[in-house]
Amino acid sequence: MDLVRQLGENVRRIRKERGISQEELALDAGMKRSYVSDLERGTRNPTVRALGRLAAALKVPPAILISNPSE
Amino acid sequence: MDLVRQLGENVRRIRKERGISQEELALDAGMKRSYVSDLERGTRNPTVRALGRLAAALKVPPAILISNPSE
DNA sequence: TTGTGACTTGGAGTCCGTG
DNA sequence: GCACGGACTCCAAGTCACA
Repeated sequence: MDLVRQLGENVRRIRKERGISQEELALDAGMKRSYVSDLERGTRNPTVRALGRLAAALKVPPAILISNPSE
Repeated sequence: MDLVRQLGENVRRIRKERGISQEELALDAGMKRSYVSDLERGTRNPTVRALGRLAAALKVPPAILISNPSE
């Protein structure tokens, strides 16, 4: 499983847990909604700074987003 | 402390622990030595794929590289 | 052995839209 | 509310020479 897809799955899972839409997450992270959509589907390879903004918006440590949740 | 600098510090620390040069690390990660130098100094904002190659070369989980080691 | 400036190319990230 | 696309802009990727 590649890191980009891992990230996408984690973002989607945590976002759902928060009960917010892609649009709200995008707003909090200072990104475009279409970009968040791409990230969740694993079709984009973001920078670590983008990863950091995403983690902050989801209120989790950045490392969580590229970890395997089943561990 | 921003994530990019955190990453740089972690890479340098772990590389030193391995007792290898930037050149050797660069070779293992499929990068140029000057790029590794930039990363360690926190002057580059790499993508998560680059982060993944780095983690593999250092033989650590990717999440480690953007974690705070003092935790 | 490492830091750094300069450079080209490719892709990150934006902005417009569609069903 | 989300997937997906086209056309952009600009920064990261990737490389080199030199200190």
